[in-house]
Amino acid sequence: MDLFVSKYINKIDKKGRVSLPSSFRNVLPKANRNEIILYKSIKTPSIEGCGVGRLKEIAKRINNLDFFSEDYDDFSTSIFSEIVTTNVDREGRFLIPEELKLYAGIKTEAAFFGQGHFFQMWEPKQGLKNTEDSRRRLLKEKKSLRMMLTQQK
Amino acid sequence: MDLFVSKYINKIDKKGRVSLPSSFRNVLPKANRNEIILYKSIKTPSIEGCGVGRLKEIAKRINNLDFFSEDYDDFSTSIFSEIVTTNVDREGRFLIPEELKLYAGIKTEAAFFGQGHFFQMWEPKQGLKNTEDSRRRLLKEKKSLRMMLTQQK
DNA sequence: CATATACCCATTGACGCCCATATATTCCCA
DNA sequence: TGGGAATATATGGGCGTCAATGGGTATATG
Repeated sequence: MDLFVSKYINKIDKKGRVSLPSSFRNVLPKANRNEIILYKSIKTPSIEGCGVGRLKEIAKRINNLDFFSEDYDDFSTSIFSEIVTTNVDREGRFLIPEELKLYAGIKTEAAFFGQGHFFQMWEPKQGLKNTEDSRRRLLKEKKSLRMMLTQQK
Repeated sequence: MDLFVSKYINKIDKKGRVSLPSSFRNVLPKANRNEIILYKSIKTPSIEGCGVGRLKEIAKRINNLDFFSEDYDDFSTSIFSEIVTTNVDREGRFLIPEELKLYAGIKTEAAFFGQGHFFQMWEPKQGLKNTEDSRRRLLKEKKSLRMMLTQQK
């Protein structure tokens, strides 16, 4: 499986370390399995993460913008300067930068939510509530959810 | 990771030295890891920097502008004639030329902002404000920033 | 000779590596 | 198929190394 799926709640130890769920580690390319990138989610008070390969994709896209436009600077600044890279140690743990922890309200535990090609980290209570809210919103539009799930390609 | 990412705020000591963030040093080619180039940003009161290899890329970008346009001359002059090369010492520190420091209003601290293939140095307060402004402009077009981050290849 | 700059050494705190353990999971065999 | 061994995962903690910073001194360069 090369997708981030399922959810996990892991503890943050005294040193600030937290285990990246084992199944998430296996999604990272074997070459860069000890490095992940993190950034603030745009829409929610959560942290998003993924492997470095994805960052290179993003870099390529930004590089294709007009170098002298304002958009270029805005994207470049908002993305590259807000992204942090973090090393995963031999036991599969990493440090969450203080600023990101504050942004997500994470203190002693972090909830990991698989999102396919990336994952999110939430303060557990807020994260679970967000899941419920998401589901509730989807069910209100049952028809479109049905289509989404049953449609053949 | 071969991109300049994340942001750091480092001190400038009595001798005018400042540490190039360790992760930035690692982006420089091993061959010329002790040399960087700096120039005034065209659009903002900041200093831009990168490894020497990047110069060719900049030249290409400028070359793609209409040769007879006023922009061509302006960019060409503003960038090439203003470029300075600086040596990084064994501890990873370098001197910011006085003229560039003045241009960016940098005094006792410098904020480093990763921009992918290059980086920017700002007076910390101004730099952080710039980041906020950038992000605010982009959030007005939430869709485009989201696409940039989540789109699959 | 005077000023600027590079090299060397030192200090501090943060982080990565190593070792250890408890629990959970898988695997294997009788 | 049940039980136990082997393995993996999440977690805890000691300690060495490295990054950021400070300062002395040699050296270059005009």
